[in-house]
Amino acid sequence: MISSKFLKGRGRERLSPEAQSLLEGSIGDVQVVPGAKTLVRRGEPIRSSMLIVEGFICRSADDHQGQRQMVSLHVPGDFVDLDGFKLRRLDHDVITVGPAKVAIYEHDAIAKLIRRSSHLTASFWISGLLDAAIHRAWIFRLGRLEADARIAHFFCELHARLEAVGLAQNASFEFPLTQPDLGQALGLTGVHTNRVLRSLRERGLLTLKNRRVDIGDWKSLARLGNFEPGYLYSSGSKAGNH
Amino acid sequence: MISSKFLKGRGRERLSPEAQSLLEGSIGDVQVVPGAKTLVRRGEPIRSSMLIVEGFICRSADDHQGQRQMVSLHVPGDFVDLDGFKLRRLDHDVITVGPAKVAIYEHDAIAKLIRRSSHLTASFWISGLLDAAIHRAWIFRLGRLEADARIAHFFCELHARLEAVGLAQNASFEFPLTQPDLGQALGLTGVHTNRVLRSLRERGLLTLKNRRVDIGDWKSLARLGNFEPGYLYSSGSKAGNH
DNA sequence: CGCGCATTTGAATCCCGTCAATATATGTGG
DNA sequence: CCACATATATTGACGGGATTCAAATGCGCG
Repeated sequence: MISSKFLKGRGRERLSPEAQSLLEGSIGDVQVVPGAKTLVRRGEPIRSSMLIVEGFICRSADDHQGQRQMVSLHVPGDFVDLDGFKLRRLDHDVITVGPAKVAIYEHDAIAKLIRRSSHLTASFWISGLLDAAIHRAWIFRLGRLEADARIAHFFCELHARLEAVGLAQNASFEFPLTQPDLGQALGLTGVHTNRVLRSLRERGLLTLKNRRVDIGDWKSLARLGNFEPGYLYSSGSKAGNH
Repeated sequence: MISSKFLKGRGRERLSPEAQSLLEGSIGDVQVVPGAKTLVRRGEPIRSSMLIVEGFICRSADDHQGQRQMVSLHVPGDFVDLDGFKLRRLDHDVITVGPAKVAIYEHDAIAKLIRRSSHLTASFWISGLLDAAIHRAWIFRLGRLEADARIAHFFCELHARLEAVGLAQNASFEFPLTQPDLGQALGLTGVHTNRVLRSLRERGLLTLKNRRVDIGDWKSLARLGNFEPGYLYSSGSKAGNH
């Protein structure tokens, strides 16, 4: 099923079979889009939202000189711009990283779903709350961690989220971002990102090569990155693991 | 009315009189709490949420050495931990800055409100989405801006939000954070925060003194901070003002 | 009045950015 | 299959913004 990954990467919530089939039945269209394509521009009115089926899509804002800051990165199973359903426009751009496949949901269709299923309404609401929790972890990363720890934390999170949707096998997963892209996510320049990646590689913690990440030492990586997965609210993670 | 500021600082949404009175009638308790008090600890199960009536409350996470990163700052009219209603626990601590007055909403009462009013359900949902939008601006600030621009952006946002709830008069407002507190919000040390504040003062942009902010040159401050208020979704702000 | 807290300032250090150059893919057309 | 163009990765040298450590000054409050 096209929509079967929804919320899988997000918390312990699971859809009931009825909700799942309602969701599946409301897909307006499935589109394949090339990489590095801006799907939605900041501020423009939108009338539909996208569920990622395959590929990575990021949201990013830019400063006055056009320098970008990535504010979130989405993977299959994520609703990218569901907030647009309520807010009517976005405060950022939506851009594909590599090629991606998305399921389009017209806002009219979402409105119908909400009227028919309070379970789906709650799921959509929760999806937004988990986005916010991930944003907060992103803030923590940028505000408190140095470059090596930022990278460590970032990949710990991404690994956890990809594993939840079956896209990570034994500490290895596809990662379509270039090093400058990664820098935009972490508040670093591409050059410095490269240097720190080398350091992590030499320390045996992590290897990034040919669009693929291999985690060499998960435990050290999590310690370095101050990573505590509680904020992902997944079924496995304990509450308040200090 | 105690709850009358809800959502005023957040976007163009307004509550209907019926929704407003439902909300007012569901207040479980009103409490006055001292400053610098931890109201909720990360991970602990919660059964109620708080609407701020007076004062500032922040949410913050800490690293392995106990160093704090503030991830959001809330003002009167904000529901601080409404996500706890859905998620049952929080991924961060909730701490008062100065003394504050809060209206407590038991989760049972919120559940009742949601069953009785789809309008309030939508408002609660939107409240979380606007939190997320503010988080994204926070990420942008930390990732792309240097210290002086971070401070500028931060105070531009805060001024806009306080003005929306009637707590800012002609570019001046109460600000109960110390300089180290401000540093925790901006990913800076207290020492450097102090130096940059001096620079902003000397440039005539902003003065912080005796727990009060005076904005000297709003336009320059907004330009320096790359501030574009679209993400606050307030009725006044135009969409996509690049 | 004096204690505690916040603010302010100095000096040395370090992490990261900038500028520049080179190397290594990756892909394309002749 | 090679020549060429483009994108990505890598490395060096230098400068600058922020941290760290330390000390001094101001200020509110009991």
